[in-house]
Amino acid sequence: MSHDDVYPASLQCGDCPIRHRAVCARCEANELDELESVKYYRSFEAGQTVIWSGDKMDFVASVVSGIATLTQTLEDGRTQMVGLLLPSDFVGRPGRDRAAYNITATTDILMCCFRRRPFEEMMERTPHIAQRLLQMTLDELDAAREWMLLLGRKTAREKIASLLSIVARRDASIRHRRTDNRLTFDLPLTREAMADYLGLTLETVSRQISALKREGVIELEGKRHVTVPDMQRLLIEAGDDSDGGLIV
Amino acid sequence: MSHDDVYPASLQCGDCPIRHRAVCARCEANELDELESVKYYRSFEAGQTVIWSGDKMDFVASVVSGIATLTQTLEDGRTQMVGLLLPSDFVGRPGRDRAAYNITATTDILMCCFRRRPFEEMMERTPHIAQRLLQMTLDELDAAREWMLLLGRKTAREKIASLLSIVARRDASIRHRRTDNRLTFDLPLTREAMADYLGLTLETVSRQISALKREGVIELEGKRHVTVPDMQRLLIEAGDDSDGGLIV
DNA sequence: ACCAGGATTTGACCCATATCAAGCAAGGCA
DNA sequence: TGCCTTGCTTGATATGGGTCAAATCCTGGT
Repeated sequence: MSHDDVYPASLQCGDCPIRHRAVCARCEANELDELESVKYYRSFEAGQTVIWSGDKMDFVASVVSGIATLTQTLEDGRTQMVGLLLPSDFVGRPGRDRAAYNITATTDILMCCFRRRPFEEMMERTPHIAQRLLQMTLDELDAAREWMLLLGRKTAREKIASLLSIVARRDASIRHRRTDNRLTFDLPLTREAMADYLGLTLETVSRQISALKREGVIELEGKRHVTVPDMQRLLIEAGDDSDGGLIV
Repeated sequence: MSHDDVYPASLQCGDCPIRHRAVCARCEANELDELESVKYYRSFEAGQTVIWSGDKMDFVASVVSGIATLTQTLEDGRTQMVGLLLPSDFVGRPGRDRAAYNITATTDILMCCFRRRPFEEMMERTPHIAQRLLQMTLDELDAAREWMLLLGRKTAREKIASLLSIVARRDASIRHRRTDNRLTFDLPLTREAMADYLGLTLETVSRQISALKREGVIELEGKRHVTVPDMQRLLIEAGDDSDGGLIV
């Protein structure tokens, strides 16, 4: 198994808290040691805004724990989520000194930051960092484009089912909390955040979730805890290709 | 002026037709000479599909002339454009051997291709290629995210106005065909393609264009030739921040 | 110049989702 | 304990944009 298989979306290593994933040969490499001196941690509480679009951003960072969102807004307040930052996701733009989006913590989060200039300088000297970043960015671009299909062409019900299946899959790939093909997980987002993600209103989100529950596609315990009795069924509701996505 | 200013989105050089832009010192560098042996050209007629999503794609490429689109489709045929390839834009995914989208020529196009493996090998050895690609990919990601805001939160009228202003701006930045603040250009897309871009139906696109014309926001000559008498007005219709975008 | 077929426009109607508004449930705090 | 706040659900109604259908406009081919 290659380094990239073990660390699909992380530049972290050494004493960075993220190392719980595994120990990795490349982490010992001195290129990364060089970053130690410019590394620092920042934490934010749920609801806090990490940075506003247009503000000066003199660091790049990786999420260590918690969830944050990237959002864009129109002047009149309409807002659209354009990215979701999960643990090990990277944020920041080598070569740009302004944030392009609002970054908001939706849970308490811890971020591992590097000062931007030293990071860029190191990137110029060590090819594999740029390559790693390129892979991650390409993955994000793919995700963004899939999301565009959802925003532009899916119905409200399909949007909800898609979001649920994404969260379910993501969750399942981390903890293996699965009995046959029942999946169970907590929604990490409020109804409003889901609406911003999907380009809907929170009322529509609520109605569609109720409908899916009524029809037995999902089961709800409280407002956040979801169990999916039949993943295949959910994927069909999502309108996705019946790809092998259920084999998490 | 740096190399990157002259070649904002191109890896092309040497005898590649794109060199009309300028002559560039870096083009002589032997890293790129190395690519000569694996370079070839392909051309497609308007309407032809370059590659289908999921097909084997053993090359990366840069558009030399013409326009192509990246689209994704749902099983029932609903389709969403997720990217627009203009001259000098790059396509292909180092590290992935399957196309993720349908690529379709909307005009006759010429592409400059490199076989994927050799390209990747070269990228591993020469840092600035990966860095260049990273910058380009980050720009695409930004564009995709702006597009997500459009798809999720803008009205049909705003979507059309946004598209028109994007095309106008893009066009103006190439040829300087501007009298005071009147801009004039040809739409490179059919109504259907615009609909796929914007997540609308072609009827709605048509109606909104008619409405903008009726209200004097744009003028039409035939179906394709547009002139914008007042760019500021169009930007307001687009619902964008009244940023300095009109200074093209 | 004439014709055929595709692209575009326009109209009538309908439906999915937004909007506005009220009520409910759970947790924090006086 | 009861009040408030926050997040969620549900209902009634409005409307933007989709759907279906027909008319018109271009354009290339003969």
